[in-house]
Amino acid sequence: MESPYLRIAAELRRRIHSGELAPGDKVPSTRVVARDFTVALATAARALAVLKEEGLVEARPRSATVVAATRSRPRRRAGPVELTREGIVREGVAIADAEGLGAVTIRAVAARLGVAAAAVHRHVRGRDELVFGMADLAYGEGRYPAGTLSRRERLETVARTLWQIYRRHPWLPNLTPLDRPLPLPGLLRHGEQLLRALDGLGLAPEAMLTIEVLIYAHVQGLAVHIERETQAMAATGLSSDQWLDTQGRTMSAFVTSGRYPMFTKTITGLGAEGYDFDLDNIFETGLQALLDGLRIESLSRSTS
Amino acid sequence: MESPYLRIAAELRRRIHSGELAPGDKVPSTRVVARDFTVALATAARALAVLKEEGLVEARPRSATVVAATRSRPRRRAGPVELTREGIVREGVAIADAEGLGAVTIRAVAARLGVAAAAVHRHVRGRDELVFGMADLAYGEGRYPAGTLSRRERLETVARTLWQIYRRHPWLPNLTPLDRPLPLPGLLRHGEQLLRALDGLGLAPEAMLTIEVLIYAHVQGLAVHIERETQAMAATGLSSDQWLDTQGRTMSAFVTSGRYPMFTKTITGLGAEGYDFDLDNIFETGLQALLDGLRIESLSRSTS
DNA sequence: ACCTGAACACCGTTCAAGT
DNA sequence: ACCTGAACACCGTTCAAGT
Repeated sequence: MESPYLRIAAELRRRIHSGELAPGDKVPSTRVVARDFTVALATAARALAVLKEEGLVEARPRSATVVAATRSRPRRRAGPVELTREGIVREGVAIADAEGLGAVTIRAVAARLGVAAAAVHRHVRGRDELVFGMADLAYGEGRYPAGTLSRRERLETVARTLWQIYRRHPWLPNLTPLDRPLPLPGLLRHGEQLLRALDGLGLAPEAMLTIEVLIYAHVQGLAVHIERETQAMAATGLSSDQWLDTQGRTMSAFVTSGRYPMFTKTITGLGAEGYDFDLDNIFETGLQALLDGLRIESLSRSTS
Repeated sequence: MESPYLRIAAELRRRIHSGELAPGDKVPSTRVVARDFTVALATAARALAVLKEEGLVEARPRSATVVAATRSRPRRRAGPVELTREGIVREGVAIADAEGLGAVTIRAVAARLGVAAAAVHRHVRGRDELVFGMADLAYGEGRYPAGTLSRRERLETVARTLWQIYRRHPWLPNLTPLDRPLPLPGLLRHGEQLLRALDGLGLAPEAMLTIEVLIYAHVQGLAVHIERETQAMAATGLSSDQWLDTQGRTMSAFVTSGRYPMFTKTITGLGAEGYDFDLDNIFETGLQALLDGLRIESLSRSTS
């Protein structure tokens, strides 16, 4: 792989350590990095995110990003801390949240914990098991209120809880095809709520599981796009030519090609500022449509 | 990675080449491989699939799998064939279809085409571009009839066409988060049909795009499970204790744990032969529900 | 008991050298 | 022009050796 963004981060890191970029100096902006290294804005943004994560640079609110004053000490805990499976999995989640699932390597986790790669293998059978544990941890995050909810409200709550988890961990919806069977304790908790909402309606178990799968699929099918959306937002400063730089170039090529008349018509029919791809809104629209369409007895639309 | 199934395949290959397993000999069954190598049935099935793909073993209908009589010659074309981008991409698709996306490495493609890895890089900028091209090729497969269809029928046709493509290429729904912008010509073709079905209803462009995304998400959100389903089916011979071996063990642990009462109740409420996870049926149920729930004007339910 | 260092077998990608 | 071979910088995983 050797991701380009890691290479860029390494180069910028070198400049900082060499003093080429002193504390307080402005770090090249996303746009400048993208131009100088001839990469997409999203890639540049990712490289800068790595440095931010490392504490080498800081975002000055209402201003540029600058080199951090004191190289904030490595986020390692003072003194040797017991190496545990839990700590390893947490570190994996932290890396994935910040840099994506691709950055989660056994070696990276080990380095951030200050141990040898082999030591990690002592607590986790392999990379797959690490990722499995990460998924379980993340799915376990949602909490459900003990209060009483209508069936419809309960179904909506489950879907929204999962959606929020995916918002926090955009890498999560992408790892369905794990090598192991998928039953995660963390995921079953959500299923419990879902099935409870469907209980007592006289539905066959098969029908209940079908509905469960359909709701999961709706959330997950949309959530896989969160990662791209996040990248796109990170890549765009405040300016509005953002869209043009990344998606826009290829898009407009399609529009002018004339081979996709309906696409062209729809795109040009949008307002001047384009389509802000509002995933939250699409999610909610689809959820309501799906639940309406399923016509489950006594599932009146909630007021939320 | 160093997948276990590749290691198993290598060991079986060694036995065949060494003569330990002679042509016509029965190859160890999925179940036997799983036991001997202490891996899941799915892993064993994958290893055997590799050998089948290589032509080293053949499935005898209504009988066991045996070592192939003559080591069928490598599927390379006779004589050197011009190395083209198209040929490279096709080979990538062939590998992904047979062994999954993880098996698609530049080196593997190069080896199967009988060239050096560096030669591949001459036609394809990197692995990402290869995968991008594979996706575009696969999405380009569906054909639409020129005939006249109702709006509803057209939407259903698009969804089903995508579903069939995912059935043929189970790796495809998993690669949303490509590093590049997602507009694939092959994918836009489907969008054209979809938008056409929504044209002339007075819908705002934003609404049309929202509906498009929701239908895509439904298909894709379910299609990511096809790969697992395929593996599960490959892993199960004819016998019925298949399910118990793979998913079942963990599942029944959950059931007996008592921590998931709704899950337990639903699972035990299923018929004796369990739930046959019929993705095609779930897909169709969800599609109808979604289209119904969207309440788009003049979208009467089709008879299909 | 737990971790390290080194090794092995893989990657993607680059580049001078060959044809 | 096109491909090769070798190299480089990364992986995951294993294992004898250390503490």
